[in-house]
Amino acid sequence: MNYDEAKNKFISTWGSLGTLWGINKAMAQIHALLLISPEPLSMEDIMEQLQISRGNTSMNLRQLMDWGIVFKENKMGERKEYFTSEKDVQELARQIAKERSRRELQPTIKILKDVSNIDEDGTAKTKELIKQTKALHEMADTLDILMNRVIGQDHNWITKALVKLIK
Amino acid sequence: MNYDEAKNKFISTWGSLGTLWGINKAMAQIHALLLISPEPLSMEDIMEQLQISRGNTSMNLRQLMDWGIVFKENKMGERKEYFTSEKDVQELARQIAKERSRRELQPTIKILKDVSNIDEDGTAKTKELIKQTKALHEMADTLDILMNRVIGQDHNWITKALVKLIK
DNA sequence: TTAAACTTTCAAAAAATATTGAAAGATTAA
DNA sequence: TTAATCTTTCAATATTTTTTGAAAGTTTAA
Repeated sequence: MNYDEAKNKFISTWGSLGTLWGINKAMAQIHALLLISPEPLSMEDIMEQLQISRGNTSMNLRQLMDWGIVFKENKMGERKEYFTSEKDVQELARQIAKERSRRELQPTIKILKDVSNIDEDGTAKTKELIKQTKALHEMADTLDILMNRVIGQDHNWITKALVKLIK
Repeated sequence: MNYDEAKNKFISTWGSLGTLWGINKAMAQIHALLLISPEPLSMEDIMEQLQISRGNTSMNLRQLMDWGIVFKENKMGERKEYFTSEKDVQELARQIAKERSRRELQPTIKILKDVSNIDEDGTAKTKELIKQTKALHEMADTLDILMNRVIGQDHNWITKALVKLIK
């Protein structure tokens, strides 16, 4: 496998993985491209390399910046904007975990809490609803605490977490 | 909030969450319905409660069974098939983690390994590609080991894992 | 000012994904 | 065997999501 093949394979794999994380293909591919690019890229560069439109590029770059994993960079004497990705993969993972907790986990926990707090009326169906949503609530809560602890850890958290769990 | 409101809220929340996990809305809703139903449900029951077609119900039930989180059940003297969900939420989480590792994580790890093994040719772009895909490979590998350890643990793994990490 | 260089917005079009429903396929009972 | 009951399949349709591209917006230089 040569450089171009490897690059394309990586970008397209990352692109299809994205879909499974609630991130669309173009967004994930832009991210992949920036991640392996030694230099910041301009919008034109990205459009050309991925063969996508200006509008698409603009919107997805914005989203990546909202996620906190892509940054604008200005080159001296140039009007054009350049973009880079967070290059430290552990920092990347932490940022993603943080955003997912905020966007998905926490809202879900709130709803589970509300639903599990309805009045017990003695029927089997109500009992079951309360029981199951309580169990889910408890698990989601634990997971969120766990994720946030992990986010607060230092740089090599993932290896450290692994060591702890194996012991 | 009364029973019906709570039930609908839970089913629709679970349904939209599903999308973010690579599971479609109908599939996630069927699962939610079965999870809070004290009795096994027939295909007719599910179609009626969720207002979806027979074909849709049939296909999504099959997928849920492929994921190992919904089971067929036969009532004595009845021809019709009934369905139940895995009711233990921790077992549910373990099953989902196991399947996601198998379907997504492991194939990705393989590709990252291939891509990071291309020949070093001294250029900056090749260096960066190798460096970043190696880092991702290492992280994905650690995560997979971590997930599989967790899967192998007993019933109350999540709380235990949390305790370990907090210490 | 104005013009040039660049970015964002958003309605329309395209592409991808999910859903339907009727026909074909199974399974069981008689 | 046939008929009844139930499930699966899949081409057609509907819905949702993504992408485009041109117009509007912004910023800077002169």
